[in-house]
Amino acid sequence: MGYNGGVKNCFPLNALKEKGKKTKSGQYSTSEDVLVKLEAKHPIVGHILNYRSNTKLLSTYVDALPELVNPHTGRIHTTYNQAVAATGRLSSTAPNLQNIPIRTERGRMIRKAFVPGDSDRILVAADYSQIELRLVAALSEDENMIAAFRNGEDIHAATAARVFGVPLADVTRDMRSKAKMVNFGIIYGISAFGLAQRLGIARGEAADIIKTYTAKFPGIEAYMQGSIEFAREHGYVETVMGRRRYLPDIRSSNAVVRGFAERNAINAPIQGSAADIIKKAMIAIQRELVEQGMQSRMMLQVHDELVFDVVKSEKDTLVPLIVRCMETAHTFSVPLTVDVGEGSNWLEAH
DNA sequence: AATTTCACG
DNA sequence: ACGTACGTGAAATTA
Repeated sequence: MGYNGGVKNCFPLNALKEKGKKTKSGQYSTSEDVLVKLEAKHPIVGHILNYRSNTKLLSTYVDALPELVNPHTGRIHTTYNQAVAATGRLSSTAPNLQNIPIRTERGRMIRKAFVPGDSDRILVAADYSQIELRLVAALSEDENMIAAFRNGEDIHAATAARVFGVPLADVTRDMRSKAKMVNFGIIYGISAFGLAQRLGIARGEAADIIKTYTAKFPGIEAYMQGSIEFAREHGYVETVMGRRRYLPDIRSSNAVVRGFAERNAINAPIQGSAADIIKKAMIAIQRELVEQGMQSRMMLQVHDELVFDVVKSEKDTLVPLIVRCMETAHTFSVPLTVDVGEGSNWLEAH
């Protein structure tokens, strides 16, 4: 059976859903979010989803990566692009090592295949905890969110407590999960429509949640509006280190086009500042590795995470050094914290 | 060559 | 009334 065509041609999706979602070329969409909603209507849908996730992992990783092992080094080498992502992030190609699976059980089996260079080494992974939301707190100067981070609170639970008006101890899993999606929405430039789709609720209900949120975190609403106004006035937004993203569509008369630019105006300083900060940390760490003549190596960057191939005897010196460089790469009103793990493969190091 | 889908942060 | 969650890259399918 074909990857997509087979499904579409031999199985009438429109029989399951009269108003099936269409792609921009007019075909019925068979994307995951569409199929998940159809799962209860026919037993084949679950099998299709299962087939899709397995073939994805097989073709993109299991079949492809072994072909890319360099015969001289015995390793896979990626290329990091410094000037591709509009926000200032790195991107990774040929192969992309910034999208190695982790979310599913079978995906995690693939991540396990990334191992140290020899038996005298371990992998160390260090990742920033909630760096983008901490940037939101700091850049917006919102007192409530700053307080939550300074107190070391679970930020999604703390958000849920405020939005749903309950004590922190009474926050349920469902409330935390909803609050987490709202927090992501803030980073992405929230809209009632987008949030409603993610939460599977009516847009009016989503609008109410946003209204409550902005009332509890007034600094954040002001900050987001400020980013849009800055973009309108200057035609660009910028990161904490002055990296600009130009937004020519910010004055468009087309509301859809303008909406994209406005969400970019909110998101780019957040995502871009996080990118600036981890890059500064990488420079500081590499300088130390060289100055101290260490044999350990910085291997990978995955946006808010660094992975190192660490000589065991250097670990006790290097791990605190990594944490210090990352946490002090940039200082502002909210502390930056880093989680570190180690193991005999990339999965364990997480 | 363009589109669709899905892997990650 | 309109119709979006932000940023990427790779593989398979479509046309």
